[in-house]
This record gives sequence, C-alpha cells and structure tokens, in this order.
Amino acid sequence: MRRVTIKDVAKAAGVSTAAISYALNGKEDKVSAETLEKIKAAIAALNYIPDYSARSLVNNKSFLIGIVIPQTESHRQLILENPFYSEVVSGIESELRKHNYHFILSGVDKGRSYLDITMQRNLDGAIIMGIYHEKFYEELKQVNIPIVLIDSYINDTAFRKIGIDDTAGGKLATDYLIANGHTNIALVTGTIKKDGVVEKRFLGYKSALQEAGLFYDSDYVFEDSVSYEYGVAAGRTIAEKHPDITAVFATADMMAFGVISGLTAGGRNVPEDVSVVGFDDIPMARMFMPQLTTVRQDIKGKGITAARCLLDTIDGIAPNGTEKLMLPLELVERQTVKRLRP
Amino acid sequence: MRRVTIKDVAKAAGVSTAAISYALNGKEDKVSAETLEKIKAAIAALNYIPDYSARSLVNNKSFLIGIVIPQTESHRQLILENPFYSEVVSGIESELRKHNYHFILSGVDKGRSYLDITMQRNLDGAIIMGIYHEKFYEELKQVNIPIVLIDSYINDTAFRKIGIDDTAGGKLATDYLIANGHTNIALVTGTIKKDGVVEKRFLGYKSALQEAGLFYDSDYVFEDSVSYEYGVAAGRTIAEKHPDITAVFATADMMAFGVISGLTAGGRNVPEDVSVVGFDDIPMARMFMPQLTTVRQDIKGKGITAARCLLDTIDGIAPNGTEKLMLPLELVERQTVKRLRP
DNA sequence: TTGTAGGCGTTATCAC
DNA sequence: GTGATAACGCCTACAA
Repeated sequence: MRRVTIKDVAKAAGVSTAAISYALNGKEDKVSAETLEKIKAAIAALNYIPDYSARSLVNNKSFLIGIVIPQTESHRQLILENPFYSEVVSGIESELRKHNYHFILSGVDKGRSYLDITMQRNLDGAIIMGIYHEKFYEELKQVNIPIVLIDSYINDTAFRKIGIDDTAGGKLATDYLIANGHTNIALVTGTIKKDGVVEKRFLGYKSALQEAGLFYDSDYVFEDSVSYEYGVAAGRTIAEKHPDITAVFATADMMAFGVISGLTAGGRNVPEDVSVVGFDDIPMARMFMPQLTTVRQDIKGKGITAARCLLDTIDGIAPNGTEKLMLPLELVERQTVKRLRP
Repeated sequence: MRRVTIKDVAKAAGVSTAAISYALNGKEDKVSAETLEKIKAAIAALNYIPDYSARSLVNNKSFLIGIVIPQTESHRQLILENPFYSEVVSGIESELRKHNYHFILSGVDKGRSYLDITMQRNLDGAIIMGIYHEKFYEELKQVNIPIVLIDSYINDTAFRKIGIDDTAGGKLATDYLIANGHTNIALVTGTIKKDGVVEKRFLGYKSALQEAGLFYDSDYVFEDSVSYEYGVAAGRTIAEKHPDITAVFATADMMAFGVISGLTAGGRNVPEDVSVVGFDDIPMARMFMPQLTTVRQDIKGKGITAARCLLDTIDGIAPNGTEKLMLPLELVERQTVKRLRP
C-alpha cells in the first residue's frame, strides 16, 4: 500500500500541510483548537506515521546515534558476545528509547573510518567504546557532532569522556589481596597498551605493591589477549611453574574465569591454594562457581550515563569539553579470595 | 562545515549532477570513461559521502533493517545481557555489514506496535526474536516488508522462519540422560506457553520419557521464568525435597547454571549426586565449572542465516513463504552428567 | 553521452 | 491562524 503522507492527512482534515506540521511539532499555538482536533482525528484515522528520512533532510536531525564497539581481530565480528559490551549497549538503549532516539551499532573495520556512517546516516552523535588509531579520532572531530568516549584516556577536549579510575581499580584489587595477607601476587591481563585501561590497572597493581613494600616481579605478570582462553593458559602456567604465587589479579572477569579453570586443571584449588580477584563484575561473576570476588563497576550505568551525556550535549544543555566523568568503583567480596594467616 | 553534496561534486568535476548519480550507482555505461575519471577524482577530492536519507526518500530503500529482541518485563530493558541474544545479533551484524546494511535494534514496549519504527525509518526488512501478541504480527503483515522470525512457531506464510527442532532437542537431552541410566529426571524450564520453544522442549522431554517407558510426573517439572535466579531456586528445592531425582534437564544454559548452584548450595554435588544438561551451548557453558553438558545449537549461525535469508528476500532472490529453515542440533558431552550403573 | 527538471515527504518562511 | 511554496539531497525520466 502507498505510504500515508502529510498531504493525505491535510486533505482528510481539510487543512494545509503546514497546519499538520505545526500540530505535529508542538507548535500548537499556531493552530486553533478546532483544527487541531480535526488534524488529530485525521492522523489517527489514517494511521499517519512521519518519515524520518524526510525530516532528517530538512532538519539535519536524524534522531539516530551511532555506537561503536570493538570487533575481533580475526573474524571482524562484533564483540557483543563480551557481556561487558552488551550490558553497556543495553544501558544506552534504555536511555535513548526514553528520548525517542534509535541507534546504529557497528564495529569499525580496520583502517576504515567512521565518517561514512556518520555522514550517510546523518548521525546526531556517537558513543565510542574501545581504542582506535589516532587518525580515527582526527576524522571524527571533523564531522563535528557530539561524541562521547567510554573508557578512553585520549586527551582531547573535543570529546566528552566517561569512565572509571582504572588505576584506583587496579590498586583496589591488589590492596585487597595484600590486606588478606598475600605477598606473591600475579597479574593476568590483556596487552598493556599506552593509555589503555589495562595499562592503568597495571599501574594500580604496581603502585599497591610498592606502597606495601612488596617487590614487583615482571615474571609475575602474564600479558596477552583479554580472553577466557588466555586466562586458562595463564592459570595453568601459574599452577605448574609458580608454586609461590598465592593470588592473582585478573584485569577482566572473563580472564579470571579462565584463570580459575586453568588453576583447577593444574591441580590447585581456588581459593584454598590461590586466590583470584577479577574486574568488572559482569553478571556471570556471581553465577560462577566459586562466585568471583571482583572490582565492581556499574556497567549498565556507564551506558545510561554515556547516553544521557550525549543527549545533553546534542540538546546544547551540557557544554562540550568538560571533565571526564568518573563512575564509582567498589570491591565486592565473594568466594575466590582466602585470608592468609600472617 | 557545510555538507558536501552531489552538486558540489558536479561543479568540481565540471559535469551535471545526473552524471555523478550515474557514476555512483553503477550505471557507468551511461557515462564516458573520461568523465568517470573526473567524477571519481572530484568525489575523492571533496570526500563526498552520499546522504542515505535523501536516497531513501526517492528509492524507498533505506539499507536499514530492524532487529527486535524481547525485553525484561520489569525494567523494559533489552535482554541483550542474555548472551544468547547478543550472539545472534552479532551474527546478524556480521552478515549485514558485508552487504552494507545497518540495523536498528530495539525492544518493543508492551502493547505498542512495531509499525512506528518500520515506517519512520523506512525499514527494508526486519528480524524478530521472541514471541509477541497476535496483534503484533497482524500489524507487521500490513507494512508488507520481508520479515524473518527466529525461533517462532507462528504458522503464517507471510513470514520466513528459521529455528531449530526444539522438540527433538528436548528429546535429545532427555534421551541422553536416560541412556546414562537415569530414570528420575526433572525438568527446569521457563513458563510453558503454547507454541513457544519451551513448550516444544517440554514435549520432547515427555516423549523421551514415554518412549523409554518412564513415568511422567508433573511434580518433576519446575516451571517459572527463564533465569539464573529461578534455576537456583529450583536446584535448591530439588536438593532439599527430592532426594530421588538424579538428573535434571534445564531448557536453557543460564537456568542450568542456576540449578547447579542451587544443587550445590543444597549439599548435592554435580555430577556425582545429580546430573544436569542444559540447552543452547552459550559460550559460558564451556567456561563454567564444571563444564556444562548441553544441547548445542549454532547461535551465531542462526543470526547469520536469518540475515542472509532476509537479504535474499529483500533482493527478490528467495521466495517468501518457504518452509521453516531448521538448523542442526547436537549434544555436547562435558562434565555435568554421570553415568549411572544400572 | 550529457544535462534539465520534477518529485520523494517534510519543515519553515513568508505572505495573506 | 492559515496556506502556498521553496528548500533539504538525491535519483531518474526525458530532452537535447
């Protein structure tokens, strides 16, 4: 069936298209109560639904925002399987929906820019997770739409940023282990890139060690991809080659699960033989057996806050280039850390 | 900065806008090789990116498809946290990207229709997960765009459907338990709605029992929301009140995790005291400890297939109203089932 | 082969 | 208060 347009409504209501548009866009003071009634009736009768493409064309406003999340190196697939990202997205969605925005979710192919989507779709703004090449950000700046970076340490006032204090988080986890009497504490982590969250957590780990007068041993840091699989490998290595290690701090819950599996497979029990603390507190953390002690961040809240932040900037309420918004962190004690007798 | 339009390119290349459009849309036989070169140069120089809104307006084609997933009753939040859905979405995305489509992901508020988004955004098609009111589908039919239903038993040739044989899956799980010597087998499941996947799995469970000459006892079915939390509750009840039960089939992996926790908390070990098999084989199934024995389906493949299916229908390659596409199922043996001595 | 012009659905600027 | 009408960026007859 042919699309019902504003003209059809105008005809049905016996008024002009302009009147319809006024009525639709809340400029009801420009139209008499009487015609307003007629218009409303006609809209309902015809089941008229406005075309956002046409609107976008004239208004330069699409009510569409872009969400970028990292993708796997190998398969170019979204890392949506990573529960962390899906929870953030879920948070963003819930906030956007309240304000009648939709979003387009995508990875960004290596080397390709995000300009395309931004311009093609007339995006009103974007929320970016993950870290990308310098060039990526440079291009983004040129399109000149509000942008919120989640968990980024990029130093650029052109973007709004929201994240957590990863250094403090790393320290929190390590301090907790130390407070429980551990001295030989391993770190299992994704690759430590300059200015990445992982580096900050690593720094927090080191500083906790130092503050406690503990020796930092680079043999105790196991660094590779942030994945369950690598966690298993690291856990296994620790079980087999490092009988001295009594605790490990994994910089992501997914890795912590792997570590626990690897440790167990290697014959060492958690937490009896070695303690483990994770990072993030994804929903699975409390379902895992044993339940994971971890550094909690409000993942969904991150998404909600990011969305709100973006919307405010779009609406001109919030100024650009404000300070990075820091969300709170908290250590949640569960079952994977054992108190060592001193 | 002002948007670079087709006119700018035309001016820069010294040709008409029509020529640009031809060049852009692969009608290169309508333009000489020479001007084609000039056009390409101009496009590159100006970094021209077409506006899809404008295109959509004239072509009635948006390169946008809608994905609908269920949302929590209470908070109206996407169930993207459910790893099953995120993996399907991930699969869809990877296929869509190959064909230069984008998607809009959303839940659908109770009672509200999906017509709005469909018309507002000029969606080229939609992929629907979950089950909704009859009215929802009726409306959907009216917009007359290709639609793929995932895991639906709706009987309507207006939609293309893809899923698995849930009855066979339920039977597969139960048969496996029976083959391992179990006779008192509980079912832990989400609410059994008519024509839902859960009902089919339940039917499979019953038929396996019957076929083996086992007594079906409704006291052995624990039915409530499909969630980890309910799994825990059911596991606990089984541990405390049903010493006779030696095995449970949970109709979703998430529930199975809960069951195992509840059982363990209730003092019964898995698989020593009671065996558990799940359904889906989400990534977490092999990370869980003990690793979950479960009925595996190719979740990402479901998404990919659905997307391909939809795209084919949009392109007119595949006919509408074909048979439901069935993806294979397989039982993967891991660590949560114990063989009973007869 | 190339260019002109009308129209897609909507909003906004004017006159009335 | 109301209604023509000109954009918005693009595509595509149709004409040249």
